Amino acid sequence: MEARRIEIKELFCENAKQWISQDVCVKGWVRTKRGNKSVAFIALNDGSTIKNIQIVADVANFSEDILNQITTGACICAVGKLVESMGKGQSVEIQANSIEIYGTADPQTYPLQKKGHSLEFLRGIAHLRPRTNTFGAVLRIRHNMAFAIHKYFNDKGFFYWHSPLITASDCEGAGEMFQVTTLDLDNTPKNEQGKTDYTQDFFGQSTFLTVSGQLEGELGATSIGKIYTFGPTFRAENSNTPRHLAEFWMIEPEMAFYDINDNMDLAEDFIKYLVRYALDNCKDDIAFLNDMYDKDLINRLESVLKEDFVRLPYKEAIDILEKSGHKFEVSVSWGMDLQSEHERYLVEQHFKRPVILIDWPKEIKSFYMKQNDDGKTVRGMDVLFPQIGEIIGGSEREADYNKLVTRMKELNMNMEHYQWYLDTRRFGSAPHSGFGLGFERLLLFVTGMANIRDVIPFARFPKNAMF
RNA sequence: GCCUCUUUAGCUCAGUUGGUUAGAGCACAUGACUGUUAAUCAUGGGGUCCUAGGUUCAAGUCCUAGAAGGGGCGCCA
Repeated sequence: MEARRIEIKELFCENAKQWISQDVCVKGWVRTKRGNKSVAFIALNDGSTIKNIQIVADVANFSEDILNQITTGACICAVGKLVESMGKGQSVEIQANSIEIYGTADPQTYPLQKKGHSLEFLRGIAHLRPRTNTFGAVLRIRHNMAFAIHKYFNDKGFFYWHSPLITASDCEGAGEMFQVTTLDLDNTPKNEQGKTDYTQDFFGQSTFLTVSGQLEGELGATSIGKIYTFGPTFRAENSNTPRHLAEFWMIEPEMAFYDINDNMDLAEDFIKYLVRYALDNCKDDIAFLNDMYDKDLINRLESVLKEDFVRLPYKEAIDILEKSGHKFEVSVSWGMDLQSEHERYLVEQHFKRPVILIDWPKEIKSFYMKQNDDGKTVRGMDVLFPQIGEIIGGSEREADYNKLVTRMKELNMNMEHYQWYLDTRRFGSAPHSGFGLGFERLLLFVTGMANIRDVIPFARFPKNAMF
């Protein structure tokens, strides 16, 4: 009898009762097999949920050959009657009539075992780690967060805006970029100065992978009102930390007619929406991560929803740190950029909730941030989260053409490269704001994972581009 | 890029002051068990002690260099 294939998550839904006593078909990968001479229990997972369906096989009904091939990691198709379980630990199970082996997994060489593995070990077999409970959970949450981001912005009337990935401009002076070229690196064409002649390169000039879609995003905001980007971003910095990747995904909303306060309201509402969405839609996966890695995860997620983020001018942050009596490695003074230890003190010790720092000294922030009337500070904002530090960086943008140009000249920027950007201020300039949210940093917070390399399927970082 | 720690069985790790044949748990194989829940119990196989030098009668252990990995810091999202 032919039975319709059912994804395992369907078997754990309320309406699964309709299939009780009927034949069902499930397909997936074996997590464990255990049992005795007469009966075998197979825990099967198909990735649709973190839960396994238990398949019960009477040994007498199956050849020894088939049963021997059912090992951890093997891919099988099982058909049988869905019944209420006689054992504890699961509500339903499948009494197998037939089992087909799709692919065996030699237990002597298959790297994953039914026991737990260290995250460091799994990073070395990144092509197989999605088959583990942990990475299944993380990657399902990752999908749900990506979907929720699009849903949030769409529901609020934002347009999804595609900034280019290949760019000719060093967008913000934001550090090292990956060069994109089709020239033969062993034999590049030379110009009269003896340097590489990029007019002969694919685009007729030197090009790079983007470090931010913001500048192009501002073109969207000043034309169709509210936009967001959500795409890969590349930084060739030699960063070796659990919070940095060379290729990561960033969300950058940009809104006409939003001032810095509107910007902060949006950032706070946005993050809370995403955390709420995860708690509502990823219950099983978050519960697993809470149990296995971080017993405080669910508490921490729920507490972020309850409390207003602190909004604090940079100057007041400096005052708090100076008066704290806390001994810092780097002592605090006005004008300095805050170190991780300072951010952590404010968020984890002093306020014990997320903090948005605003009104930063202009010298340590980007050229495009709106200048305050004091002539010293700009309307930048950093959203700081417990454990992961800066999760969002943003600002109200400088809309005044002359102020912007003056600042760019102070910084010796090549004005030719930015003519298209400056046109936003030359023609119909509008007050506007925006920010960038690191997608993987959001995932660190939502999953409780400690290393950013564990919240992306294929991590890119210095000296590592395998898989 | 800087600082620091680690590297011993498939995985996680122990290995004393340098001293006979390098151990454990799990995994794997075989056997036992009529319903298991990371099943249990018994037996068994399994090692280039990261690599290259060096010190020593003798090195997993001490020294030097290198590689890989972790953590902290910087750059930032």
